Amino acid sequence: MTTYYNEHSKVLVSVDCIIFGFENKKLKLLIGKRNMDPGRGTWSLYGGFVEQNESLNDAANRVLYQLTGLKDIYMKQVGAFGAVDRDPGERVISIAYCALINVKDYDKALLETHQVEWVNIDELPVLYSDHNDMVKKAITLLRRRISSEPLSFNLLPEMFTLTQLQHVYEAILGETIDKRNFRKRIKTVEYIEKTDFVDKVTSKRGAALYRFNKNAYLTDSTFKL
Amino acid sequence: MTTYYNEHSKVLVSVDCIIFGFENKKLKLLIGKRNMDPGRGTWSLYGGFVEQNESLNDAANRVLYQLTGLKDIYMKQVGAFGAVDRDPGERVISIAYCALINVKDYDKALLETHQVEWVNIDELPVLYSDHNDMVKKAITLLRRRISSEPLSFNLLPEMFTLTQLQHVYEAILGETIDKRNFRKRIKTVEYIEKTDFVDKVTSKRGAALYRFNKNAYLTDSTFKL
DNA sequence: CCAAAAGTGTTCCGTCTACACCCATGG
DNA sequence: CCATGGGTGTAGACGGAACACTTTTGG
Repeated sequence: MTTYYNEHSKVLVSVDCIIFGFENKKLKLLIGKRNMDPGRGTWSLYGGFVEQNESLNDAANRVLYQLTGLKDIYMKQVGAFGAVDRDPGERVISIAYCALINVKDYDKALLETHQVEWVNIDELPVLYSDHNDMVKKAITLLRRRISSEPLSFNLLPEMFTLTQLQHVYEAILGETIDKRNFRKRIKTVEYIEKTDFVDKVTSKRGAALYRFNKNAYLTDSTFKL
Repeated sequence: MTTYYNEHSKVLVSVDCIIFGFENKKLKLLIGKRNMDPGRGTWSLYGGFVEQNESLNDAANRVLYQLTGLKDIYMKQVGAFGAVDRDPGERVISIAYCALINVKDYDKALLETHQVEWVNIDELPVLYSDHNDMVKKAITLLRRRISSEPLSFNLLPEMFTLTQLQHVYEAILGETIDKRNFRKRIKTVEYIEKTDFVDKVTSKRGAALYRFNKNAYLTDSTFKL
């Protein structure tokens, strides 16, 4: 087992956050231009170093909080990236994390403060270092998970219309879905509850608002969509 | 973006290998008793530290090679484990890797040399640190991937009988499979080729030996089982 | 009154599942 | 000759995919 401790080189470890949002039928990513060297001015994920007294998950949540002011966000590890020369400055191993947030919860003023923007995932620029790989892997994971885990609700407000929900699926899967089939499936899912509220913003007729009942899901957590 | 370099604490990074093998209808794991402190004597995965000049993948392959003498082995990252106190000695972040090897390729003498053993995955002891979590995650990934990637062949010799292949699936999925349905599906997969060889070891009648045609798979890599 | 989005069922087809018996051979 | 593992087909259930029209209402 492991040769131990003494004389093994330590390295910098960072976390990078792949922050997905959804707006206007599009899946978006929150990225910014680096304001430091190396790579100043290139598009990049938002990240930070892992400190001695915090776990990887804590570090990811901290970084996300710094950027968004949000806590208790859906977040999953995407993987560790550790090519020797991945960072042009110094050896840095980075753990990528994927977060799903509701764009409406995001304080627009912070876009200015942190110099970040929402960019459509199908219009992503070249990103710093291996960040494009991180994003690619995150999207792959997202696609795989969306049909076995109730992820989509994290990208929407607490109440949403079925059309919005469908748009989330379409954006993540990158394909259109038949409306009737989609709604038929939704009806079989007990913990997607119809509320008495009606959304009149996007349609003249008005669309029923639904809600994800987390408790119902937790007691019978067989997800399938 | 990332506050940079100066004055960020570096940490030890290790890789731990979850080495699966298959024998006697059982999925097995190669584990050993730690021969160093802390945790001397407790069961543990085989691991090692990541050095300055090697990538994570390189480190994982090196550690695997040290233990097994095998190269070009199927290997996937399972994830990064980074609880602050996960290692009782010092702060160590560890990246878990999962490898699939054919037990027959493994030199039995190395079991002695490295003090490791094959243990059935359903009879695993308590492992050092968070290694049980790593194994659990690896098995979950394995189960998910086995039906969308041709993993199973890595656990078998180059030629194998359909019964052996079925046993691999049963061991990984943890459930029995109907023989006729299984063979029916296999027949639809072009790159699982019947050879002219016959295995007379496990049955008196003799069983046809099959082979995974990697090239055929690579040209038409739509896997589904 | 019309444009725009909401809402709603049926049929067909392919896939998965359940299920039982004969074959070949070494000992 | 018999115990052991190898090998084979069919029918019914189920789930996914294709597909078009009516409703409501704000402007």
